[in-house]
Amino acid sequence: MLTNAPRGTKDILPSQVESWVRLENKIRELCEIYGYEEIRTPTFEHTELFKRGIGEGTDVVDKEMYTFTDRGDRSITLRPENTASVVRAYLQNKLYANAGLVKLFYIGSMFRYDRPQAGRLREFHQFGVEALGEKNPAVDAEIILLAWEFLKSLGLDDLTLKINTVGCPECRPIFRKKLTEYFTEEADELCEDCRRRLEKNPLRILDCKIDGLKDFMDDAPKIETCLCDDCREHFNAVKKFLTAADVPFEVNPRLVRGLDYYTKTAFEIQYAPLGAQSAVAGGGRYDGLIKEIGGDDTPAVGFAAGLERILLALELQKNLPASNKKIAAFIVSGGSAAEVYAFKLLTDLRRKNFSAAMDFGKKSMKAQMKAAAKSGAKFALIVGEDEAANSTVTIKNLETAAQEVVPLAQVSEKII
RNA sequence: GCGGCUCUGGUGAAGUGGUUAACACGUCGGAUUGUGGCUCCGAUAUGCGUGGGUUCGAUUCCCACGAGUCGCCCCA
Repeated sequence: MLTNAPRGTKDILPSQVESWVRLENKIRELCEIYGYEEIRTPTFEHTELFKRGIGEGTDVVDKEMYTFTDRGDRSITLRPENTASVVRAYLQNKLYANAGLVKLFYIGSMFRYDRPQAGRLREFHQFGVEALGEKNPAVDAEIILLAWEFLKSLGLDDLTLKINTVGCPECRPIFRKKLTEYFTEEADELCEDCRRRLEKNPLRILDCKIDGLKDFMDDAPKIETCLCDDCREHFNAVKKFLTAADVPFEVNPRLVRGLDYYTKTAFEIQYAPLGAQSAVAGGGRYDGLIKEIGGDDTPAVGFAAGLERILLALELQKNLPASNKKIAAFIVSGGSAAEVYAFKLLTDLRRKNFSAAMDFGKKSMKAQMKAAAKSGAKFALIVGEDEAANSTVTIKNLETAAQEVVPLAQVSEKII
């Protein structure tokens, strides 16, 4: 179908662009306050970058990437997320030089071959933030805070912030092993998906909507009992900072992340009314990623937020501002003799920075007046053969219906 | 990738196995000579997601595909 955009993609129409721009402005404003600088990375990267970064075995890499071979026989992938690219750019451009902590943000489209649903598109837009080069838990808190304040400042209520720690390469394997052992014994009770997860990612079983309610879940191993001292202290510190900043959070020991690179802090902000796709922002610490991609061992934290979902949430909350675009003047011309005169007036006004419009359809004056009223213009500038002959303009105030004839030169003063 | 539901004009929608597919909004035009928002009048789908099939005949029945939507999965 030539007249259908590919599945899972959407046009952002003029009537919607205002909301997008407002979102983007808010992002830039907030990032400036928090000291994050914008970075723009390519829309596609070498496939290997995502395989390494996100991790083979994850759904994103295994079944959701738009991967193709280019004409030079390179395997290329449309970015399914932007953290790996940012890290790559950080290393390639040596952004770490002369800088302790590098704080970056991005806005852009990401691509995932998923089954489309409300709030889940194949091309979607994310705003994300990355702080590279610091292991202090205060940075985790700063990142979470930025995400939280961002959503709050848009006017979203009913947000819930869930945090957890997923450990580090030292302690996570211990936890993982305990989980595998525990759930292997309960394998008969597990749902189909979870039996699969048992091998692949036993942490996910904790998150299961079906098995999560079953009795044996209460006695499942808890991450707290496995954490190493470093991870425990780190998590406690994050909580302390969040409390100090008055951010209400909920510790959810079952919260896990789907990408391999996460360590220690993991968080998610949900807007429940969105239904199945309720996660509006998510992120955490990824201390292992930079080394994985070939840099020095460098700690980092970040998050990403889904812009379509945020817009959906704002819509549900009826928090999208009504458009109030108004033009200053609408020119109504009568008779072909006046058309050139009208066109010149239109041009003069625009050169003086007035937003002016006229109807080029050669309609009746009545129709043009209708169009003027509908345009929301405050003034209709009526120019017919009389006005053209005398170099005047009839100005009609469309709100009061008052009307006067003024010399052409005075028009711009009269319509301010 | 799996399962359910849906698909009629610009929009919201009603409707039927059989010559003109309601209604409303919108849009366009008109209600005498150069003037809007109210009112009134008129026009506006040869077409019912696409392609097949059943039938004398299908928008109405069946199948496939497509798109949307909800849930699962995944995630932002």
